[in-house]
Amino acid sequence: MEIVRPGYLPDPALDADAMEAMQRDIAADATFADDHGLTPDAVAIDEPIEETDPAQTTFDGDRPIVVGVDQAFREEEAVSVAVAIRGGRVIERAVGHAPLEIPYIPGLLAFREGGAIADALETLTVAPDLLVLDGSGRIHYREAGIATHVGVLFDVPTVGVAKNLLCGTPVESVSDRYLDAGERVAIEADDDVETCANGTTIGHFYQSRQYDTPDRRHVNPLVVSPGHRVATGTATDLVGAVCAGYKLPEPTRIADAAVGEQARE
DNA sequence: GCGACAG
DNA sequence: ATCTTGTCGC
Repeated sequence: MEIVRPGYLPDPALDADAMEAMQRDIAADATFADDHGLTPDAVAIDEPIEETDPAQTTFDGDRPIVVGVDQAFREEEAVSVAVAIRGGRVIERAVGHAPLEIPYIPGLLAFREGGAIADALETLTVAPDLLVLDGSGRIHYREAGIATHVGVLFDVPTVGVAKNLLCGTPVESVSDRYLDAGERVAIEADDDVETCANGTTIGHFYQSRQYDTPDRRHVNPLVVSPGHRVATGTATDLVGAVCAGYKLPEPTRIADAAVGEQARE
């Protein structure tokens, strides 16, 4: 796929102020409303995907292409793998690389990993209808997490799926209550989110999977937020549709496994 | 100064 | 994210 806004290529050489300034611009260009033709039913993945390698499919040509992206790290480079899925099957896999130039800094993740992601996505030949990124989208200090950054860079619908909350406040404490599979709890902007009014819903805790027994053990919910061209509620609906029994969405699960192998080679 | 902090 | 085998619990 092709980069639509080259000016937003995440350059690790920028100083922190320039990075933050770029994020404000990105947030201003981002659309946190539905601008796509997707429905949960259309993207639904009912069974866990087992084949990590691309397979040829004559069917499903009419179904949306959902791409999962994940990174792994080696000594001095980040490796990114983008896995394209259509109709519950892997149809293409692309790899990207970029030297690791800056450390991980909360809020500036895209400038550490974005180069490798862009490299992988530029190699992808199919046109994705939705990208699922590891990390936050709108749940970010400047509403420009990695999912939003990549979405605006390529002008493609994206959602962010994180395992931990970066910022924002859930409307209900999730740490003490047991959430059933399928439940969600809205996350609102607070003082840490500098670019929008407090109380704005910027994402959800989403319980993609849960243990049957309401015992002492529970699965931690995912943190879902819109990246670009997707509304908050829709982002969670779509993520729910691409989960197939595991905690993580199938696209990220497969990308996770694929990048793991790719990184140690 | 202290605490918080995606991957 | 990453260093890493077995192990506790459903």
